[in-house]
Amino acid sequence: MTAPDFTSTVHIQCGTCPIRQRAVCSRCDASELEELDQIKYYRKFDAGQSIVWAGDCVDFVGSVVTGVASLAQTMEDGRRQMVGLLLPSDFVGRPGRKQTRYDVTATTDVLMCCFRKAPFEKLMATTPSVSQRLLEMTLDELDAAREWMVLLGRKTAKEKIASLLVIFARRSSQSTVPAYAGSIIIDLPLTREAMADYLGLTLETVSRQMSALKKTGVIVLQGKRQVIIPDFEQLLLETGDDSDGGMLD
Amino acid sequence: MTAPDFTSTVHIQCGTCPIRQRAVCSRCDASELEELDQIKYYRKFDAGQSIVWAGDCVDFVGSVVTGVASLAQTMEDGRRQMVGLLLPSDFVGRPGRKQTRYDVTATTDVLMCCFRKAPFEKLMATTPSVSQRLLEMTLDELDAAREWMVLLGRKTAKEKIASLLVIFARRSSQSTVPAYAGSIIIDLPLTREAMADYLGLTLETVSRQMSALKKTGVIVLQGKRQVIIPDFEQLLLETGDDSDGGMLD
DNA sequence: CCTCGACCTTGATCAAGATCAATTGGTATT
DNA sequence: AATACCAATTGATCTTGATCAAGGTCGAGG
Repeated sequence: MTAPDFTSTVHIQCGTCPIRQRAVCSRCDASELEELDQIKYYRKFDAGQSIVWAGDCVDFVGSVVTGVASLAQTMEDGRRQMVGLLLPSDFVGRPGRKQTRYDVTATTDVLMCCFRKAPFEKLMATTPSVSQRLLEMTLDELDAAREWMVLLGRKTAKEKIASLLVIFARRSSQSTVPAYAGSIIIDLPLTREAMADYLGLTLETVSRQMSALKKTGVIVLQGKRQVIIPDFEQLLLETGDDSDGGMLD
Repeated sequence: MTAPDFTSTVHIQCGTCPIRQRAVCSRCDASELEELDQIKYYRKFDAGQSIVWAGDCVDFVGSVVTGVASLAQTMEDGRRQMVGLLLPSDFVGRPGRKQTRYDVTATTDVLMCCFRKAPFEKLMATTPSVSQRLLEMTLDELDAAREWMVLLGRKTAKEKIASLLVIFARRSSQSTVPAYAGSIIIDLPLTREAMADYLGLTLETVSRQMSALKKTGVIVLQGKRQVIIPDFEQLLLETGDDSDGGMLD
């Protein structure tokens, strides 16, 4: 495990950036990108490393470029709940607030594109393409949070697991295979414990339900982290959601 | 129960509007208010009445002026989870989306200040004071949703009830009594069933835990809906949250 | 006054998931 | 090769809250 990499030599040209199409900057024109470029820098985090702790004063905001990070809150007696899953292009930090409310942790190796906070806030005030995009992304996150509330409040353990697998299957089939062509293979970026934190379960229950899904043939495990989904429709049935998947706009 | 009141004669001058300081319009100047005034109208809903159903196409967005409404999602087998509680000044609807994802229901009599959607969206694009305020409100809602996720995923039934009472106590002491001066009295705007929908419990469990809190003297019930909190600190202890209450900025 | 219906409370029982504990399998360390 | 370590699995038992069921309270309307 290496120390935090503050002085990274990584530098990505916005034009070739893998999250160019979906991040806060997706609506920026060339001159706006140049402004952003002046206040941006990259940081790498190793899997398991903390990015910020709840209560920290943070002087940057930014986007996840590669890897997976998680937002979590810990109660004083140690109970832990993940409240956000940050995938590439997701935004980290809240403009207009000094301290973070949540622990942000790298669950895999993470590369972040950071913006110094004060200049970013100034830029936001004068650049509608940034603030509008951020509003849109925040509304999407709110929708995701609400879907997650249904999961936490009303779904059974098995439904929770199935729902989580569907989320990863959707995300990975988006970026790799042209969706649902036969079986889907996903690499779980989370430990059983992190899955439990996400789903409001214990890691033992996660493990048992994974085994149960394996026994009924809904999933096939290759090692601990690689999951094969032979029939996506069958997995969908296990989520408890209604069939259409709620495609809205 | 009366029919939906589309042709309400209610009209409030923005200058005297009770939610003027906190709603989407809170940063508008006189001329912006005038623009809003041209596209605004009022609608009343009776307690229990549906405002919109999930999947509906809605041609307005707006603010709750008085009363309490709830956002909820229903699973196909009838399990129901509330995903948002809309109090005066809260915003309803999502700009840029045709259909609603959630059922919006008036839990008490509600007065809404509605804006026709298309003109509102156009106005947003040209009026930073509106879109910035909406971003801020959405970020606040996201924080609230995340706190709620901790509640749903990790809190015990008793902690859930206590947390809900604290939320209402905070909101009502904000608008009435100068906070924590001895005992606090709150009128619950929710039935036991609605509380259960909010908390991811059954109504029986809600009732039992209310009785338990009554028996230990943490709360006193006057009728079914009026709750007296003799010692707010003691109620806070029952929530499972850490003591400081997480005052951030 | 009585009845009806909505809302709430309480009791008995059951099941899902938590907890506690032991074991396995894989990988890094020496 | 032996050891230690970590994540994951599996088993046994316990607890919390769900479920099923019965009754109570209160206000509105005949």
